[in-house]
Amino acid sequence: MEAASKPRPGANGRGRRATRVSGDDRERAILETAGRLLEEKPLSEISVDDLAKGAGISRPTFYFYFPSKDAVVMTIVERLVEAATGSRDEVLATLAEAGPRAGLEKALENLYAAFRSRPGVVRAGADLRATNHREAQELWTQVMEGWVDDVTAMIEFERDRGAAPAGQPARELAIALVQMNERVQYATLLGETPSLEGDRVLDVLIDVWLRAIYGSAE
Amino acid sequence: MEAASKPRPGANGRGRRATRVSGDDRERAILETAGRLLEEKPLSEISVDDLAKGAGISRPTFYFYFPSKDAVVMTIVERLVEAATGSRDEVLATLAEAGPRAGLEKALENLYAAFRSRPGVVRAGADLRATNHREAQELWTQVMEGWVDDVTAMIEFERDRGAAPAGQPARELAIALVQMNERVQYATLLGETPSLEGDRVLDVLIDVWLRAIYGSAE
DNA sequence: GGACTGTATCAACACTGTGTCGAGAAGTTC
DNA sequence: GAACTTCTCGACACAGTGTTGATACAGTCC
Repeated sequence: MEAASKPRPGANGRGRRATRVSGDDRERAILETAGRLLEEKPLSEISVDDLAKGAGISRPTFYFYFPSKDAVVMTIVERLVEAATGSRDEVLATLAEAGPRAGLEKALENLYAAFRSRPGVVRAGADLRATNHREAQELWTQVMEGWVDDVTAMIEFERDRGAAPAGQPARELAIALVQMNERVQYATLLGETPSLEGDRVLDVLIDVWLRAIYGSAE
Repeated sequence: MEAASKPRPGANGRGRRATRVSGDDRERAILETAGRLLEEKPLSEISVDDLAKGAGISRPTFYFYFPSKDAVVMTIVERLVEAATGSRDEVLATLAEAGPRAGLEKALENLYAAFRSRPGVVRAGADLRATNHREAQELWTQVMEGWVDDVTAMIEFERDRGAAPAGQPARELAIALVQMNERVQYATLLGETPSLEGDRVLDVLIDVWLRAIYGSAE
């Protein structure tokens, strides 16, 4: 965060090739190296030296660009989360237009697609959040809160217009459903055992959502 | 595991107080220290030295009893999991006798109760599983598989006798529901945001389970 | 009661990884 | 070409892990 904003060479419009690579390039190289390594091995097995070497610099020089290994990972995770969250408005529109099943399908598919391409980054994010790291926890809290708010609103809307029956408080139901999605998709993404097959996740989750929201118990 | 079984002084029935504390006592002291510290701070902030000091021994002596910090934690986690899983038969009986709602209530309450008393240990277990650690992953896989099997059988039984409608394959539904429980209860236990209040977890989860199993979509 | 054996203990070491400091090189600005 | 900013890294200090080898102590066996 503030890590990434320290070196700001601004518009360095050099026409001749520089003997020395620019700071921006170095920063990018570090991020790319981290991204690549994360798909190969867990965060705990990647050292600052690995990142520095991968970016063609020495370890102390690494610290010129980022305050720590975690800061690099946070930058990557933040960008991925941003990309994944970006399409929210679009989804809400679909939900309103095309009805619950199609809307949910689109929402979950969007999310899953965003994370599917970078399982290593997802795992690293989870590691960070588990191990302490306030920033990571806050980031994920915000993301989860956002989704919970959306789902809560959706459930209340459906209940108000009589499409869904009453039941547990909307927000509580929303929390359970959103957390289910997180866990189930994470397990599938990382190939845990047991976990759902990649091509079954959406069907199963959507079914539970619809039954939980629109079905009535017993 | 093999760590805990190395020092086996057997029956050391001394009548006079020993100038030196016995190996068993040391081992217990290490486990107790770890258990205590885990409720104070995350695993990552506990060093082998902390455990050794807590047990009144030097760091090298620690390695006489356990091969690593993780081995200590694994021992503690295993015992907790064992205690939590122990009551399964009893639960299955309740389920058969008292019907789905009461059976589920009992099952989830049992689980939650077992883990509720040691949030630090639960967190440490999750940390271990996240960070690598094959043993921890295998342990949790076994536990999850056990629950998934039980729930799968239960769903199939209910469908066969006509109490529950057809739907997604029983095992896949079971996976989603079991993983939802894991996530939701973990979040509550550790006081994440967002998460359900401790006294609301069971109500909400049971509702989703019943609707997912007995309700029909749309 | 002395040699023998297994259990237990720890100072000292080797190693891996983190993060900092200070000296200086390389490019930019005036 | 002096001053300034950006960038680089060798050398250091530190924290933690895990190992080695010497040693102590407690119970035998004879």
